[in-house]
Amino acid sequence: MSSSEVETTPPGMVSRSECGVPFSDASVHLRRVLKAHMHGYRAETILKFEGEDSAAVYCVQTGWLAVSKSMANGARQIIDVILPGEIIDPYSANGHTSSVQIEALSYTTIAVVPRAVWSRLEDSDPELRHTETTTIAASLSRMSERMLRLGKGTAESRIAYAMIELCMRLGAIGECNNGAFHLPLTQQGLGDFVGLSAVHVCRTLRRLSRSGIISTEDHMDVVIHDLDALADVAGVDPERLRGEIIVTR
Amino acid sequence: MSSSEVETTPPGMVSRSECGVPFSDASVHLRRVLKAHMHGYRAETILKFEGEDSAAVYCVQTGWLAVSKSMANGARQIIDVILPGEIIDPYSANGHTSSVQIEALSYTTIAVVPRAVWSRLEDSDPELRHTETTTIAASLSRMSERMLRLGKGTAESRIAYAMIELCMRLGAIGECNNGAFHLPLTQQGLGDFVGLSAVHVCRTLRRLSRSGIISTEDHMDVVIHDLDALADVAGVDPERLRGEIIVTR
DNA sequence: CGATAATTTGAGACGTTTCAAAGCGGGTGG
DNA sequence: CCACCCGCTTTGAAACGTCTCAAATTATCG
Repeated sequence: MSSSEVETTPPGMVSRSECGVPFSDASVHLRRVLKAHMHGYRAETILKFEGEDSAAVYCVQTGWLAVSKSMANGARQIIDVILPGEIIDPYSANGHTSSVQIEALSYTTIAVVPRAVWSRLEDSDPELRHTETTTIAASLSRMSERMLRLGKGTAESRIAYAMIELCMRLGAIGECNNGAFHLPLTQQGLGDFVGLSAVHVCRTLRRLSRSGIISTEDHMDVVIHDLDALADVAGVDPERLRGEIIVTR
Repeated sequence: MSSSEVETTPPGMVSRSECGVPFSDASVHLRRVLKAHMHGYRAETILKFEGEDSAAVYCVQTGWLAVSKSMANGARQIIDVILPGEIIDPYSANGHTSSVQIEALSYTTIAVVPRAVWSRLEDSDPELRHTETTTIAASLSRMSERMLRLGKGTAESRIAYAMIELCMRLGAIGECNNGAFHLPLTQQGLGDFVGLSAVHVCRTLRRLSRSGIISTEDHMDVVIHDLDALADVAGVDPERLRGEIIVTR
């Protein structure tokens, strides 16, 4: 995290709130702490390796993060994707090593807050603790949905579900207009997310496209044309899903 | 959860500590609260349905729980398995509905503590909060390992990993002797856990058996004969894995 | 505009599922 | 106590979905 680290947020790059979405109503103190730990990272920067020690909480302000793991042969599975306004604290049972890799999928600005500082913040601000536990609950719910489809779903249902999940999460932060949104992922990357080869992602996307349910252009600009049909393919009830994976404030 | 609920813990059924493993050093007050909410459930009892409201924390004292989700066609995926000494609080982003089903895989005794009571306990006992967050971290780590194999692993690596994970977790509570342990799952159930059909679980188990790595008898009495070979098939480093998924106290 | 990466499509290989039937085992009722 | 039954395991054979390999096409970036 040295050479690719950028010191300051580029001028002009501003998200909807100065400190990220879930912190829009945050205390002055919290805002100040977040601002003091803000960093910018280029796409493809690896912030944390599998097995590495971890002692900081990542509060994403802008950009996408991928949480992933890899097999010995190099095959990568994206365990989760972290969007602006979300928090991730990568540690495991022993309390200090990360069992996952964390990397930037796009240019990203993140408050990297040392865990000691963070827990003091939480002690003084019960709201913040509630925000974090809710964020974790949302993450667990969407991971469960994806696990279900990894284990029992078809290629179509995996992709359909991923599109719905991302569309909903992006919608909550104003980054999805009428079912249109941008994915900073190649088809290979999307395959790593849904457990398919890049080639099969392509075929599946085209099939959904031909049936008029979604369309894609230029490096993953997605438009969902028929949410009901897509939800049907995915096997979800959109409104129930929204309650389970979207944090409202 | 009415007809199959059993009112009292059967006499003579005692785990290694009166209140479950992680609570062996718990305060008198905590022990009393847990005891007051203890219930027994027969195998196959469904404690919570997908989408149902949930307002209690489950502290497992004895027996196994499955956390699962199902597709419209009835196919079930076991998202996680909860063992004695572990805690689960099934809620999602909206704070009150469970996105998963919770069921007993064997006769189980559980303290079902209302969330209001639980959070008061946590406020008065920082140790307890730490125990819960660590439990969640461990759960996330093992879910990540399984997701990786669901997405990118072979049938052999999925089963091998599951055996290692369960062996380690059972070892931590003294329920695995020299690599020998009992799984309260049929091959169908194991298939639901690792994302394979029952038939292919059978074939894979026999292949591992024939190569002398593990053996199985009578409804899932498993013995791991060669942990290194099994870890190799699973693609894990046992000691690193232990640190990531086993909570030590 | 050339070089390089990403997408698209085809064809065949591979691993897993499904369907089917036979064996085993434990529990129940006659 | 035996016979029967039901659920679980085992095995085979064929179908299916996804992956791999390969080549053509299209975008992207310097």
